Amino acid sequence: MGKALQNKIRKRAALLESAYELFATNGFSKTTIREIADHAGVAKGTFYLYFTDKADIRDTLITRMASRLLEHACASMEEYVSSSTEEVSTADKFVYIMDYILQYVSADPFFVKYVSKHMSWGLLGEGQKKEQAYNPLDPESAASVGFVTYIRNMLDADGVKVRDLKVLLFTLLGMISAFTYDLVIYQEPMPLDEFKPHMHRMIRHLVNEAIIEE
Amino acid sequence: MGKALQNKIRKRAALLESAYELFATNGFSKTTIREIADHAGVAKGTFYLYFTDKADIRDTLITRMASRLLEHACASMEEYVSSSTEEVSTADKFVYIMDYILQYVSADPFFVKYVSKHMSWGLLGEGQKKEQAYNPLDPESAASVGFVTYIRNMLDADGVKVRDLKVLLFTLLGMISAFTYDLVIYQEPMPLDEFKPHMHRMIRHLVNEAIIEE
Amino acid sequence: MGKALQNKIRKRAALLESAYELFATNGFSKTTIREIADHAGVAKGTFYLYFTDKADIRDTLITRMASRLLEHACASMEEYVSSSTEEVSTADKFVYIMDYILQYVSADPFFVKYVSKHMSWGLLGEGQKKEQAYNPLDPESAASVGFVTYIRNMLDADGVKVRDLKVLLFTLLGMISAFTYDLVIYQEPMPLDEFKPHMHRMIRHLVNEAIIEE
Amino acid sequence: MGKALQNKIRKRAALLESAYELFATNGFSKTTIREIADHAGVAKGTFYLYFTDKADIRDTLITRMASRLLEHACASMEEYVSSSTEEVSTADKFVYIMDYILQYVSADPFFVKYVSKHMSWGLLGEGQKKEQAYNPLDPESAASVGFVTYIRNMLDADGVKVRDLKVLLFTLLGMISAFTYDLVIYQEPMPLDEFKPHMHRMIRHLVNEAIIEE
DNA sequence: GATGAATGAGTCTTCATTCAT
DNA sequence: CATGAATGAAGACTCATTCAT
Repeated sequence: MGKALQNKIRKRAALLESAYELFATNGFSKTTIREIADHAGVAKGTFYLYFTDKADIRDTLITRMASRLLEHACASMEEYVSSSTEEVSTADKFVYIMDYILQYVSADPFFVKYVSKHMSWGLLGEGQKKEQAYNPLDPESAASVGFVTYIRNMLDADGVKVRDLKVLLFTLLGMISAFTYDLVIYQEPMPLDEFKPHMHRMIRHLVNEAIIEE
Repeated sequence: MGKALQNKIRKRAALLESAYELFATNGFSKTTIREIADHAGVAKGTFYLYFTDKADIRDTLITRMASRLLEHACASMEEYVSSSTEEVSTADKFVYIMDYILQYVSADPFFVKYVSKHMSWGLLGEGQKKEQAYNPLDPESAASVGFVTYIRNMLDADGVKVRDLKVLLFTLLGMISAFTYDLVIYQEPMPLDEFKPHMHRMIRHLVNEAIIEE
Repeated sequence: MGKALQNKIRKRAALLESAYELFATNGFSKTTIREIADHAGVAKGTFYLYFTDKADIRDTLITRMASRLLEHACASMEEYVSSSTEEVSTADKFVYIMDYILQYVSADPFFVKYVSKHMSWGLLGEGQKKEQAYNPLDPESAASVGFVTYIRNMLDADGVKVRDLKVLLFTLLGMISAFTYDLVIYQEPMPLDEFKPHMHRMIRHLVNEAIIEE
Repeated sequence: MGKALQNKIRKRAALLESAYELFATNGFSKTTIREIADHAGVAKGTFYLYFTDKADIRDTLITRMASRLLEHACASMEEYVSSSTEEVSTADKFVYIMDYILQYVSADPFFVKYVSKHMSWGLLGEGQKKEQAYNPLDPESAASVGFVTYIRNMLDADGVKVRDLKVLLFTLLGMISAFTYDLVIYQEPMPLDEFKPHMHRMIRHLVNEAIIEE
């Protein structure tokens, strides 16, 4: 029984992985269920035991990738802070996280194509969306404290208060989301690296402007 | 001869109008060429005399709608300035324009669904994109000075210099683009009206921060 | 051992009952094996331990229902005869039986949909069809003298001889079979109740015409 | 234009003919749209320009075949009457028609499989069913006086009155419908030829019994 | 230039059946 | 004996696109 469950978990993961690659390479509508199944090493019908739909697997993927990304970004930031010899300000932390996200997203076609356009509040929010319901087949769905909670705790630890955290995070994520596509795909209005300093400056301003008490 | 041309212009316009409504109502992939043609009062084959593709008409539509929107926004802003008794600052003007855009977009399903996610630099830029080439069948393609040029002129007239206009505009438009979807569709993370003051404040900060000389 | 057998009998019965309801409600081809099994409280694979096929369970059901119906009809007729104060003629008995069948069938969607169209001689005949073979899992398959035998005995007891009993029964059952569908589903060419007197008259004529000696 | 119409009529006819043969040979559910189209010499998609559904073409076919059959039966009967040296009674005419139908149906697998079970009142009635609506692509849909009307006229010409024509015809057709399947498929309860004299006798009785005035 | 009938590749989806546990 | 996950063949149906008229 435990073996069967593990098998199911593996198959579900294989399908997600397969879809991830194919969507990234060929795009959503040019990817067929047959391809996803073939590439995952399962039969076509098996797909429908795990997902109701092509859209279903895409949305699952987006949610999973987005939250994975935020976790990585936070973890990496913590590592950076602890390894840094100098003091790291709150604004610096935000800059680091956003920079990490931009870097990560821009390096992965799937993120550029799908996640960047859907990294919306809904996916990260504290609200209880069905997509975030616990799924016994998805090991990751258990973990995840939630990005907003994480940041809130971080600010508390820093003894920093911001005017409206939701607004700030929504705005910062929205900016990343908006920037990614053009910067990566078209390198417009300028190359990514040239844009970064501007972005850093703006983030700092928005964060500092939002801080009301320290 | 002139009559035949006028006829073609009318048909092209009818197809665009038809697609606009259907995409807004049913979405892109759920809209068929047959429906677009039927609703425009032309035969299915005729569609292919004016557009190469379903994607073609969508992109044409997005470009046209986006630039129309920006024109309206600027025009409305000018009107507001001239009717205002008090002095209107540069930041105020930006706030006005962005507010107008947000309002306009949020009121139109087509904008929410398509334009908001594509109101990228590419569509507005000074670069020469094929979509912006002059098309004898599209009366609007003749006009249009371009949004960036317009703003540049405005700033010159105001005697104001900004650090990097492209970055500023890119950021502001990106923010609108990012905000729209969640705020309108999900009313997340808060109702639109509640979010507006925050947005105004942030725009002011970004604009003022960008101004280097007055 | 006896307990295991009882369990199997119960499962088989549950599957039949489940299929009966689902076929009646959703139709044969819209009913899936999974649904039949679920509704019977057994696993899908278990279905195939009892029936070879979806068609198999349908045919088993039809046979069982048809013969059950005929038994009920005969039993009810006997009851009626014994409770009647007046003499009941042979024709009256046939009318009673046919009437009972029509009533019964018209009240049960499964009968209307399936049995009425299949209440053919094959199911009732004295011939040896595989469906009528004795099945240790089917308690009913043991009993059943057969409708034709029953009627033959009845006529003997009444001291009545008919020209060709098989022809008569085949014709009467065929008529019922033909009548049911239109009368019940479409109420065409007239409502059921309006049609009954006509049917009674015709049955009487056919029966009396067939009687050659009394 | 007339040519295009003729082409469409021919294609529709080819599809019907193709479906007719395949349904007769392989059965309804074992016949695929692809096969129907292939065999008709058109593309799969073309099928859907003429029929909405697999069920649609089957029902169209049943209706058409049933009414064609009745027309043939009546025509043949008339021929027989006019070539006969002796007087032909009303009952004889009915016997002839029913005999013809039985013969025809039993010789054609499609009729045995589909029409015999569906030769219901609905298909023949005087009522206005959508299936009987005039279809410009179906030359036959124009003609057809309707079987009931035909018989009514015949009886008038014969100066014969029956108690309830609808009941009589419904019963006779129902009997044929019921008889066909078993007699042809299983040769039960007896070979077709052996059954015929019985059928003739019963038809005569029912007809004569129904005649109330001559 | 305009039409719309024809095309057929391609899509999603269902479900009877098998078989390892 | 029972299970239900896995299978994958098979099917209905769609629709962008072409092209003869």
